[in-house]
Order: sequence, then structure tokens, then C-alpha cells
Amino acid sequence: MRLDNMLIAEGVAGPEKGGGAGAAANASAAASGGPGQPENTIEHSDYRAKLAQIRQIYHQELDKYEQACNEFTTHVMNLLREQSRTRPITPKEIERMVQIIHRKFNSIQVQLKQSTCEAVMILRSRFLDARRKRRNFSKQATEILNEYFYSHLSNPYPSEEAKEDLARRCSITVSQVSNWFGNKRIRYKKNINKAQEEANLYAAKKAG
DNA sequence: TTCAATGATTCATG
DNA sequence: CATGAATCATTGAA
Repeated sequence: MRLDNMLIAEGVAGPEKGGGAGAAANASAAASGGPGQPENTIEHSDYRAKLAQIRQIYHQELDKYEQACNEFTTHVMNLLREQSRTRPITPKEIERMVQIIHRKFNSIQVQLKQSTCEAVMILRSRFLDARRKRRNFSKQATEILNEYFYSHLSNPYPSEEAKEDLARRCSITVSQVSNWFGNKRIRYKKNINKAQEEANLYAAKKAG
């Protein structure tokens, strides 16, 4: 079942009791290619804490259902035993009854797995989104980038080498340099008036 | 707490 | 694939 694999892969659900056949977990770890560096440690432990919380709730609910299922089963068995005094009841009939009950509770558990799976997916996407870990660049870094931008205002498109150089000097990645220039260009164009002050500022700085 | 600035992502284009 | 545009999510100052 896909749901089980998913939950197991996230460490939410343990192996099925009774020794289910273990299916190969296909790693869907699509490396984002970009600056998705595994710069965790703190972030990651936070992630795992929340994952553990989900796991705890999951097992809690699972136990609850299992217990309820057992209770209900014995209850029904007792009823059947009473009835057996007034009419014949075959073992087949009892077995069928038990199966029906188990199927019902099983479908409830599937729902539980589904909602747990959903919660894990949401948690994952939230932690995978780098926009949530945004930090502003250092003052000097923006200084360097602005200096380049305004001294190449007629053609603010740094070559790959220039990007690498800027990245090195700013202690950021080339992707971040590209992002910065992408944002800068469009935001400069958006209101030239205000940006003009900045342009003058950097022009003066260069002259001085 | 509000809000502009800002870094990152998504989507369309060529 | 690089870019522009729109949008998202966080930061930092008012």
C-alpha cells in the first residue's frame, strides 16, 4: 500500500505487525537543484520534533481504534453466545461477523493513515520551502551587489563569471546573485524615481 | 502590530 | 536555460 510506505518512509508508522512484505521505498527526494543546501541541524531537529508529535498522535489513535475494535468484537460475541441458546449459530456465522467488524474498523484506520499522511506532507512542504528560512544579506554584501548594479546600469546582466566573482565576494551562492539581480532589475524599473536616489548615491560613491 | 523591503519560488516566454 | 513578472513568506523599522 502506498500510504503505508509513505508513513514508514517518514518514520511515522512502524512495520506492520505480522511481518508485512516490505516494499522498496522509492526515494522521491527530488533535489531542488538550486541552493537547497542541507543547512539544517536546528531546522531539522525542529522538523523531527513535529514529526514525532504526529507519530505519537497517530499511534495513540491507532491503539484507540484497535481497543475499540476488540471491545466491540467481544461484545458481539457475547450477544451471539446468548442467542445460541435460542437458535443454532454456526461457527461460520461467527467468523463472518468478526470479519465484518474488522473490515469496518480497518476502513477507519485507513482514513487515519490518510489524514496522517496529509499532515506529514504539509509539514514537509513547509520545511522544504526556502522562503520560510529567508535571511537578509549582510550590509557589505548588498553594498557590493548595488555597486555592481549601478555601475553597470546600462546593462545590469552580469556574466556567469561575474556572478561567481560577486558570489564569492558576498559569501552567497551564484543562484542568490541571480535572484538578487532578477529582483533588482524589475524593482528598479518599477519605480525609477526612488531608485534614482540610490543610483546617484552609488555614482557619487564611485567617484569619491 | 502594521507595513515596506527583501530574498526566494513559480510560471510564462523566447 | 536565462529572464521578467507575479506572488509568497519573512524581516526589520515605524
